[in-house]
Amino acid sequence: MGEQHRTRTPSGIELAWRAARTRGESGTGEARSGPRPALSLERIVAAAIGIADREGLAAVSLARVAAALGSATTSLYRHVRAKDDLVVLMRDAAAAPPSGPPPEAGHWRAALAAVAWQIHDLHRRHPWVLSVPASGPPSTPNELLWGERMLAALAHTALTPHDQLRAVTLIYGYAREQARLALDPVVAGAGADGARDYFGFLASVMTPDRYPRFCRLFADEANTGSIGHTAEDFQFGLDRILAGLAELDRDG
Amino acid sequence: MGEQHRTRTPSGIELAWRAARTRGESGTGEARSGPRPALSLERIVAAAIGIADREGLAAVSLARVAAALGSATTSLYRHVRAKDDLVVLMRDAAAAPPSGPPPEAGHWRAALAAVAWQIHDLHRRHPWVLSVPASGPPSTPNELLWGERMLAALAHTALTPHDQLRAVTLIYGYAREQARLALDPVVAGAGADGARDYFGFLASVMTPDRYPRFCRLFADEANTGSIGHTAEDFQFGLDRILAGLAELDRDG
DNA sequence: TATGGTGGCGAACGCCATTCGCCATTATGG
DNA sequence: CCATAATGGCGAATGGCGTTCGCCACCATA
Repeated sequence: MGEQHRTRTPSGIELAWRAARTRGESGTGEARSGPRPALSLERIVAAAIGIADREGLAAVSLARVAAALGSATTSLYRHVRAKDDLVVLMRDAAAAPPSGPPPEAGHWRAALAAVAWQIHDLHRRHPWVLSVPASGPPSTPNELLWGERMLAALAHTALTPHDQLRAVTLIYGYAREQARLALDPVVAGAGADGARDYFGFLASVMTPDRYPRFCRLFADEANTGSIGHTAEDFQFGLDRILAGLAELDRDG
Repeated sequence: MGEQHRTRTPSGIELAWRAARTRGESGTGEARSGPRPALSLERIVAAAIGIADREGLAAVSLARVAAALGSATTSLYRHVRAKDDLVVLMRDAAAAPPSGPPPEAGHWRAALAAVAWQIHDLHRRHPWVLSVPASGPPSTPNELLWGERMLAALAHTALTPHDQLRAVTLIYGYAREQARLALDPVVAGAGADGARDYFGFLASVMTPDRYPRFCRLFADEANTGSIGHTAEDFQFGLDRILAGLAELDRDG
């Protein structure tokens, strides 16, 4: 006792890294006293993710998670210091480990695009990740694995190491933000006709005096139909970013 | 009674547009019966933003807002259907109306960059906006004012109307996401040395077997120091995006 | 067999968003 | 000038939440 914590890093992130380290040594754990644990971090996180996938992050309460596991609410606090810790663990687990080995093959541009798409798909599979309030840069083991892959691709460019880091956050952020846009096109439920309602509502409420360009755009039906939730929409921004990086690669 | 709402748009956004329309006709309101209102939407939203600016979005409870206004908690429900409505109103108010008239002057690229910086600064002034859980594309009057300005700049390019829309969301999302990265460099409080702690912690926990590129990068002190919260970091991604758009402008 | 750390849990606390019904206030129509 | 009806503020109450505390059963170790 009496020893102060050296780092002031939020405990959830530390927990995630400790769990990732423990995951490697499968059965090598030393025998611990006390009753055989009925709960485990993995089981808790898995249950929480199950609820979040089905009903959204708002539905994830410690009571709900405990109920899903058949234990008491307060038992969770033996494995997690606070709910925020659990959310960080959930984020990390949702940033699933990429299935195969690093793609490596192909041009750096294609490799980056592939990773961007994977990150994008990941957020579409677990949309609640985007509901986690402001969480800063990627910090958990699995999140940084994506960064590592992008760095591998960027090593084939002339970008400085510093710029490589910036490119990583640029692409990661783009994939994330674009998934967020696709998430809730104002109308909560439906997908395709959700966008219809979105544009319909906006067109009905934007006046030409204040929003002349928007109104002119919406006058043409062809422009009202998608707002960032089609594959082409995602590819558009991705191509712009990659083109910008390519220019930097050429001109130094 | 009995009439169904035609649009399923979340009421908070509708409220924001109605309030924006009412804001124009200052004293023209028809006389309404009932006691003279002590509260108003503007006062409520202003009080809520004050709390959020000072203590973060988590500190904004209806009780706190009511206390700041000297009224009872339940009185707020006369002006707002639910807390979510209030949050949308707050978002819109925080997306402050740009001070002067549209810049208009200069190259389209410079104009876009100026708007991007303004959006970025806005989110740094009201960081809690980034804590609002997944809110979809810009939808409120003030948010779309920024889009309108960007469209004005993009009108000087050869981009198709559809691509102009995509470029708007691309830049808006970038400014937003970059502000989010700068928000919480893992360590909650400090700014400059917060990044130090961030890199220090990561370097202490990433192993060369799984994160070889990161480890090699962090071996050079020059690369550990900023992660997206300096002006140069923001400009980097912005320049990549604008270069990508310029290429599209040239090559069609 | 004693020991001491461990994990599950019941009870309780304070905060939250939200609903309901009561009441004072006020413009309007007669 | 009065009756009406709509309006806005508020007290009381409800159910859910995260979190703390203390008790107790468990079990490897000495």
